[in-house]
Amino acid sequence: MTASPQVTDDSTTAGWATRQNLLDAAERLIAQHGVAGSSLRKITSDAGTNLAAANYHFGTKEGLVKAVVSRHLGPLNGERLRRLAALEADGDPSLEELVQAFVGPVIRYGLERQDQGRDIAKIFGRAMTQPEDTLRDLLMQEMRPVIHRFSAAFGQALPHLGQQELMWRIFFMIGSMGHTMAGAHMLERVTDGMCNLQDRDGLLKRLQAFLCAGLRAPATLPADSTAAPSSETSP
Amino acid sequence: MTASPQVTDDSTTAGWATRQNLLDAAERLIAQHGVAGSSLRKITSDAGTNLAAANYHFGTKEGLVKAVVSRHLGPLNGERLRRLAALEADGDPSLEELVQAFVGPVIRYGLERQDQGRDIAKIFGRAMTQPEDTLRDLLMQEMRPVIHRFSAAFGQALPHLGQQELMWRIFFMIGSMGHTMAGAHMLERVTDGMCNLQDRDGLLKRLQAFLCAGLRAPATLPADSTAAPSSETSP
DNA sequence: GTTTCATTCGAACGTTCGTTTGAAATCGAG
DNA sequence: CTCGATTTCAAACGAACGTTCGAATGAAAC
Repeated sequence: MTASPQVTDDSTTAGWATRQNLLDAAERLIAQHGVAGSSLRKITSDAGTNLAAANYHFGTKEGLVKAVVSRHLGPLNGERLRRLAALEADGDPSLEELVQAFVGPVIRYGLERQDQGRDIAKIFGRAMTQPEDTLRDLLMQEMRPVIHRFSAAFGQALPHLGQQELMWRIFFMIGSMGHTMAGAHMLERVTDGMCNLQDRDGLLKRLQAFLCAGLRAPATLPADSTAAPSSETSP
Repeated sequence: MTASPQVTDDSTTAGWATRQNLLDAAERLIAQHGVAGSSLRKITSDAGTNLAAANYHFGTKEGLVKAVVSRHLGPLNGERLRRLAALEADGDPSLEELVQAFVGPVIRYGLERQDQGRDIAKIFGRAMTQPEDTLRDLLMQEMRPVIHRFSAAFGQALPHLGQQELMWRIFFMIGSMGHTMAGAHMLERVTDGMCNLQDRDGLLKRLQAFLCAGLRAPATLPADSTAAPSSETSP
């Protein structure tokens, strides 16, 4: 094994053109064909380089895939937490504001960077339910503290829900969000273009309305707010 | 190419033990490791046979995968449509009844057949957003008429929504449902077992409450009920 | 007993995969 | 220019993949 950079850092020196090209090509191909369907040969070919460059910069394919996810997931979750902190600094946030702070960044992420954003959003949306451990574990690990912070805020905004019910609702919310990120292009096709994705503001408004109403729904089971984690209360 | 059965039929003669074993093993492995991560060697090994048997009974790997999905998707959608027809025979169905008719079968499918049902539900939940064409196209093709039928029913139960908004809401609903099927085991892990999946009735009730409230949310945009499919109204 | 057909089996095919190697190229510093 | 470290390249490695082939097996049909 020769000496190789293997750094997780980015945007330091300027001579890392191949590294960026590799990340961009990998991101585009993974979004389109998945991790297993994107061979290193196709990735490096699209990036205008060769196999050894991928090994030199990222060690293994798994390293490349992780780098693709990490370079976007960090800033994304950073913006989420920043928005949440700003809301809480101004008093108790409303449910609409919380949903916007959690869902908004990932939708808006696909607005600013045109295709690149849509690609990474698709990768994120799929990663949660993917069978491969690489993406899923990385996503879960980086999302865990964010979900934990937001869960507390959602709990305050939804005092009528017990802990279990709150967790389920957040899970459903993430499901709608992830499915929208991963497969919205399918809706465009199914509806013969009736639902267009370019209007991200409209998409966010629609998703927000759906999620807030769903989250606000009355509790289905009377009381599980004090339920211990281990107890299985079957009413 | 030798003569091979290649039939899509099932449960005809009794000597098809290997065929069933192959389907069962493939289903379990695909649910756990995905299509790309389940090699024919591992599948046939788990099924207690060899590679050639898979080719003999299903032609190719794609044929096997399609057979795994088809043998469950048909009955599942059949029950959905049967429930919907029964509801409409008794008058205008409520939103709760419609959601139950659409979501209930796939949840209940995992209740009756213990692990097998959970496996196929996981496959279905993932197939919608999967990058591989095989599963996605097959699912879309078989789901299209079902979604079309239910969309009309949902439209009658939600007269305050325009066509676009209705489609988006149904899309969000499918997202929550699919995410629940595909990744509910993750929620169990994230919440340290607080949310258990064995209580499928509770799960269905919670999901139903969330979805109905989300679907019933006020329309976000004033009027798009008469919007033509091609017009891109950007307000 | 012989024939016949469907099914199963071991073994091999060619391809593609991720990874590794060692040399050539590039470039800033002395 | 020279030197040494960094980066790129062509070529090959072994492993795993889906697929195919011809023989062996078994049970019914004649």
